Amino acid sequence: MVTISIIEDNVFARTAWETALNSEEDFVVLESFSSCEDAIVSESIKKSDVILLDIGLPGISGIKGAEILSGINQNAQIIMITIQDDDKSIFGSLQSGAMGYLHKSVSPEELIEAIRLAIKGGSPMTPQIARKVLKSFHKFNPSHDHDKLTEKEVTILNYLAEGKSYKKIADEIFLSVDGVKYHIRSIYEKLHVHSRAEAVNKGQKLRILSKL
Amino acid sequence: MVTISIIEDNVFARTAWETALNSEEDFVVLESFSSCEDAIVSESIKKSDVILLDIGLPGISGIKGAEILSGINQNAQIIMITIQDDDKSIFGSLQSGAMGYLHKSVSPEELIEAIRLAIKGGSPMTPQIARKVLKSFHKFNPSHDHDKLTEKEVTILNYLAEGKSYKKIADEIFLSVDGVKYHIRSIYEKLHVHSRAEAVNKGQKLRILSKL
DNA sequence: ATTTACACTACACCAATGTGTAGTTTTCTA
DNA sequence: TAGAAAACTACACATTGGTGTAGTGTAAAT
Repeated sequence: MVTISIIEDNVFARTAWETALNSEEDFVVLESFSSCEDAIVSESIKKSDVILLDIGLPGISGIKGAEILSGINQNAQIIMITIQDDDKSIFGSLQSGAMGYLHKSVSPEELIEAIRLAIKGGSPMTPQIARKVLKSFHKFNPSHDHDKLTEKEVTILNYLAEGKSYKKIADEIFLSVDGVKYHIRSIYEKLHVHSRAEAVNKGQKLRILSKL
Repeated sequence: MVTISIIEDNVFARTAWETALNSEEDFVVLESFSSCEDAIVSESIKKSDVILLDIGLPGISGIKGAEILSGINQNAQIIMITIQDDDKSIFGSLQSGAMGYLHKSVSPEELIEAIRLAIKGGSPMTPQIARKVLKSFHKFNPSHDHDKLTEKEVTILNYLAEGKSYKKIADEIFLSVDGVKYHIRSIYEKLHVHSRAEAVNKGQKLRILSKL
């Protein structure tokens, strides 16, 4: 049995989903809420395998809600169902623990399919969302070749991210302290920054720093 | 007409895909390669809408290959088809510009479906890959409450990422320089670091820093 | 009412950083 | 093989950064 909770302020959408899902033999909608505030204090959340969550809610937003709910029930599959498709909504939701992201125009069949996918360990997303997510991973293809860091610069940048001093880095890569300084100068130049903190920040944004 | 290139060192897989795809009326496989080296110098790559790419290739790996190929043809949809499912392969590929990631066990029908999805602006992925990708977005739910940064600390951490000095930050948030120092001390303590660079690094890893 | 914790200000001090300038060696290229 | 670019080494110096220590006011907890 797949237990489900729904949080959606629009009555029509809420009841429509509820009936659609309850008509599945192995699905049961435990409870429906019109706000996160109501849901948070309910026992149903703790017993839910799946939580369907709208973003545009009065009071606590769906994004904040996802964060709280995923704290209450770590095992729940949170699926956002929303009309928002802006980056902030999408990535905010995903950061907050959502395991799926669907547009409100989904058909009942698609919704059911999505829930089955989620409990099997998948992540239901519309193709457009999936594309946005993937794109967010792409390395910025350095348009100017001269702004591309060399291999040595990349390794040094990684040491910077670890907070190592000139001396420590010098020892690690068998260079003089000033040799290290030399490379860091060009890193700064290429990234257009003037400090370690900035360099690390840009390095992450440009996906130069390895993300183990 | 959807033009396709294939790069795969295994002859059987290569020819199997080729025939399967060519049997589709609106698909045409321009050329098949057994290595990235061969593909890079070919004209077919520039004319391809879709490039199917293996990771475990001799010589230039599929990951490095994806990076080069996406530089040659920005408009091509690069889809990895591979047996590797480790994080390094997956995220390396995605960083290098892949738009999809499939397991080698895909059926011809699924492959065709995936290609159609890709050219429509979607991102074909197996559910397990999608889940991994989504999980990589999740905020680390700070296990210890006392390690959670306050609102003010978060804003200051963001200033640190921008490389601002104590003085600049102090001016921005109407505090004394030592007041700023006070907060930075607790940031360091909570993140267990001893410098700006490290703090920024951890802030990114823990997804505390806003990623606009 | 007293304690405790927190947010802040303040001062001091040394190590580390960022940058200018300059000389040397290695590597690539024409 | 000459000449240029890149990779280093070296020195100097003002600024900033990290940290120890200490004191003040305010709000919450006991």
